[in-house]
Amino acid sequence: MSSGRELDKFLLINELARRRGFFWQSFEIYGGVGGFVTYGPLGTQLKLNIESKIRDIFVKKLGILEIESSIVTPGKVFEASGHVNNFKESMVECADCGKRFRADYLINEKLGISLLDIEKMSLSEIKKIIKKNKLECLDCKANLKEPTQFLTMFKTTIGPYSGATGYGRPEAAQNIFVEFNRLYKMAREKLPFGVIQIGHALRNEISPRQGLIRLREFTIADLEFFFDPEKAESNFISEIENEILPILLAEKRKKGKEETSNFTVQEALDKKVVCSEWQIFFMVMAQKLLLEIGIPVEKQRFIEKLPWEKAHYATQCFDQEVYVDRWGWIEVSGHAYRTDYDLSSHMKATGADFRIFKELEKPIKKIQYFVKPKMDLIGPKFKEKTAEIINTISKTPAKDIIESFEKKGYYMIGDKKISENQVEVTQQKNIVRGKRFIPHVVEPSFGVDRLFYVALEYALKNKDNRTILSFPRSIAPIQIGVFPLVNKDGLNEKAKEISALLRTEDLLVEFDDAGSIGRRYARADEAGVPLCLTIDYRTMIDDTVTIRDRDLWKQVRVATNDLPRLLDDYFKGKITFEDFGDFIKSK
RNA sequence: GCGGUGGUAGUUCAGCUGGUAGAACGUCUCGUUGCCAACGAGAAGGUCGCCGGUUCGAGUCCGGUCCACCGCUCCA
Repeated sequence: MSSGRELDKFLLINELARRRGFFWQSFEIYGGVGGFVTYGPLGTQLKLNIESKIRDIFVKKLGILEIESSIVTPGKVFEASGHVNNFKESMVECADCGKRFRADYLINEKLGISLLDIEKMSLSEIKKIIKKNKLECLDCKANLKEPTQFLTMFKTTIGPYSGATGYGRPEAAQNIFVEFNRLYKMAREKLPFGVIQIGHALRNEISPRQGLIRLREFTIADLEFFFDPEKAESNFISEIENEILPILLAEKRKKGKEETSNFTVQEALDKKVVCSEWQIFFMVMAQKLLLEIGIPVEKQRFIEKLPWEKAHYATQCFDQEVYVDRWGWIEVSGHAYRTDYDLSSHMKATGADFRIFKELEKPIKKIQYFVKPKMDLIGPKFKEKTAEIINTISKTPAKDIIESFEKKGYYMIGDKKISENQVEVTQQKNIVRGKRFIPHVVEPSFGVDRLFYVALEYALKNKDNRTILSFPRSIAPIQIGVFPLVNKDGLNEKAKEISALLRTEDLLVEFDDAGSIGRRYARADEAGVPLCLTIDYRTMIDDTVTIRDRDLWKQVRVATNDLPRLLDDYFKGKITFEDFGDFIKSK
């Protein structure tokens, strides 16, 4: 091609998506705004189907609880969660050439301070460092302006009197954490349990590019799975222990290597490649989800995040990536071990108690000691110091004081000596039945728009110069096309009748009588319709129709009466096209 | 935010040195049509991204602005 760049799949998909109504950039009549997308009729249905795959795997099969909550969130929530501090970048601008740099990269490169340490610095500390070391523009060596910060959360005020700050949520997870106590009750106060939320999130990206891959408003599916860190075993491990996960390890990445290693679940756990059983369980589920929307396993991988790449809340973090034509590997889901970071943060900020009471298997009998000052002796002796001394005694563990008595015969508070006879030591037998702890969390988090994009890209096929979207049948936005072979002799009416019949069977049906039959097949292929029924003259005689398969371009003949049952089985994945009957011989 | 390229019909694009918009495909109507983008006749669709300037006259020249793509940057 003379112009240089060939048509890649990204371009093909965007063109097809606009033309056929999968998605397009929003607000086009106002010139368009980057980072916002409108899903058309076909796209909306496809996205719904992908979301129901997520619900299928997590909500229906695993009993994860689903909630739906608000996007606008009081500022305090994201202050407590650490997002207000972490969802921002310090930038410096050259006073001369206007070029912008990330302050942390600049300091790291020039002074060798680690990115992790820089992240902890405040804006004023960064300012000081730049001044002190006289850092200058990497390009033209001119002076730098004062560093500024970008907050990548959308900020607003709640209510008309500009009182309270609100943020558009940059993730759906916090809605789950703040409702923990109620949700725990709904899980019948048993660990482990999980909660999922699928909904919009907002991130005010500096430069949203790459179509559906980076949006300012997007759909996220956050699943928070709560478990007891002392009882972190997953009861599903035996079912998945031989599943294989391709993982690109952080140590390889540090050396600049790109090779993934295949681990069975068991190996990954044994070698501590993945620290949490639940985390690896959800990684396997994520791999399965992607497979079901049409991404082959060999086009998927997990990469371990490097320390400075990890979110502020995560200890161990993997990204699930899919290989795409234009950019290579892109992230479609994140798998973070968030520990008790979020629940603890909200406890500290609000005083709510998110601890869970755990009964011990065997109650522990404990003897508890109490040291009670004899006021009639201590008061007269220490006079104005008395208050301080009895205060100290009540705060000091009784055990320490008693030990001191045993060893030395007295206990020192400052320069005051307390002797055993100035206090009364009592003991009480207690039975400890349990303890309180904060659950740990692993979080799989899916970018639904990215799943949508990769599903489209992997469905995209070309056959005889025709574009085909070869969706797995369970996510196809239209399930069946119904066509009259010709528009006369009552075939059209019969076809409409059959469409109506199939619609009552809960199938997504499209009737089409425009143009030639071949054109209609082509149109259906491009919309990813798996099966097309054609009503012909024989239908009028023996009430049978032909069914044509999108990928094989083969046909079978089936009695109209059998359609509901066969199609139901087909779309539930119980039978394949071959099970419909013998192929009609092509002329 | 910076640099490069671009923005014309639903889609992909053409439009030379300024003279009030074209093609292909798609869509719709009628006819035709017995299974993989057939054919014939006809029709609808664009204030050429937006704002301003130069000019008798601007899709075309100039300035600004918005948006997209590529490269930096960003992507917690």
